[in-house]
Amino acid sequence: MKKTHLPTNKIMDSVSIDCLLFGFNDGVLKILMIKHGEGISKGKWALPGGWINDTENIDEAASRLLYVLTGVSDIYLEQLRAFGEVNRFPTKRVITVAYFALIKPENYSIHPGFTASDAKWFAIQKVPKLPYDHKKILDFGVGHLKHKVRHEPIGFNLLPQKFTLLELQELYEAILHKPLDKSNFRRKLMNMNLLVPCKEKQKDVSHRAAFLYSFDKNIYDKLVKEEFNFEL
Amino acid sequence: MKKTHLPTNKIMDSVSIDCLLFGFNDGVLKILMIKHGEGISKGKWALPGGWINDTENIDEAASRLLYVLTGVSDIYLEQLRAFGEVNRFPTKRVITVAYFALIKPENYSIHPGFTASDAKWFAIQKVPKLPYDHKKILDFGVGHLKHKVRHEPIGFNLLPQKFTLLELQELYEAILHKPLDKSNFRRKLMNMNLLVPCKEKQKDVSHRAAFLYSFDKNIYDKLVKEEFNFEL
DNA sequence: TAACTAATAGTCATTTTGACCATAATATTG
DNA sequence: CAATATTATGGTCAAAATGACTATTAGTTA
Repeated sequence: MKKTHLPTNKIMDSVSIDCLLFGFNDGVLKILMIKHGEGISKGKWALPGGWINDTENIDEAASRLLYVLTGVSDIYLEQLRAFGEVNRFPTKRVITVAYFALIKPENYSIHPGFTASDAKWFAIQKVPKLPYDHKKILDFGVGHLKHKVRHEPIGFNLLPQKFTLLELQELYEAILHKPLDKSNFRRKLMNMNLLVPCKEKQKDVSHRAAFLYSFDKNIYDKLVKEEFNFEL
Repeated sequence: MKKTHLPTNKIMDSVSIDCLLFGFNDGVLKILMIKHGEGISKGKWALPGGWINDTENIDEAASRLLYVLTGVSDIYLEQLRAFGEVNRFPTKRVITVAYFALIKPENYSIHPGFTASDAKWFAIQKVPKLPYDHKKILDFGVGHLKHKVRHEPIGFNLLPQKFTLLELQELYEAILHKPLDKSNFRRKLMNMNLLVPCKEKQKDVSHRAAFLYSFDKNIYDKLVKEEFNFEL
């Protein structure tokens, strides 16, 4: 046998990874799905996922799979939880570890690859029928997002680097699924002293341009040390 | 081969379960550990855990393992998350799914069994050196408890059915690790209209007896439907 | 009966919230 | 250019919640 520097790629065959990649676009919360190009679910839309290599921890596996399947990398990614119903996978017993990722779609282009023949954003409300327990995973992830976005400043990962207060508000309205008072929302955010004002305004809008702000993790961390509690 | 109604007990050999069982006693937050009676960690204190049967989902496995190892059943139990570092287990690649349980120690007696030769409560601050990544799991669980106890009414699972407001306050002080103002704590709780007053007072105390209260999940659920948000 | 301990009730200034209203700055239209 | 539209931004105000206290009450124990 020829020696190689490639990894042996032995995989764990009873544990998989599935990723929820959320994006926010045109005021709508979206989820990225891939179309299976091979295997038992060929042709079906499903969450990007796959098997864990023996040489990588599960976080690395999630990150790698997301990259090879969709082309995105270097994004907010955290574990959600494991799903382990006995018959969740048709051919054998497989437990899956679900991950939760957030990106600003306009900063990335999606390149389906590996076992994915296609990849596409779907509005959360318009997701097609999904195989396995992917619907359950998705619902759990949406609930997690709704909850977490109110207690931790993760929503910024769904917005461009620089954003207006209205864009931020619309993001929250879309996720929480309810209207918020503009003035009160502004006041709350501004009193946090969390957002960094960019000495810059939005452009190409057909009305008065709003100031742009950005989120700085360092500032947030510093505030947290001083007992600050992000709540919306 | 003789037919039997016993399960075949084929197990998944690359996924395990580990449980964090929290208790609250004498004003101190505690965690239950078992002493391994066999295997590679024989004689060591570790989190109760083990392997998943092919016929049970992971929640059932956690519940069963907790029962056979410690004798406790029918308690608050939820999944925490999976831990999957490549070398977290010494002899082969094993991913573990950690669970999080809460009980009132005085309602249960602990009976070590199965692969556990002993079981004991340890104050969180006085946990012995643990094998594998159990320390990491424990720390994660304590953080989870601290966070969750402030946003959801799960703390009651650590108290007796009927408790006084001071007992509840002391629980929160122990978990959050900071003193709370008695009067303000009372006011906050009472204004929630969440606690059910028992027409009964505590007994055998060497001072004025306090009224007892209990927590009713149904009332909480009803309040949640009306936009109520548990926050402490 | 005095001293002690914890329960329970209340005060009060400050902060936060929710529901508004007003004005300012651009852009587009007629 | 004036009128109109649209969103930004800044304020008001009463109500509610919070944090830091003080006071009183009920029962125990020395």
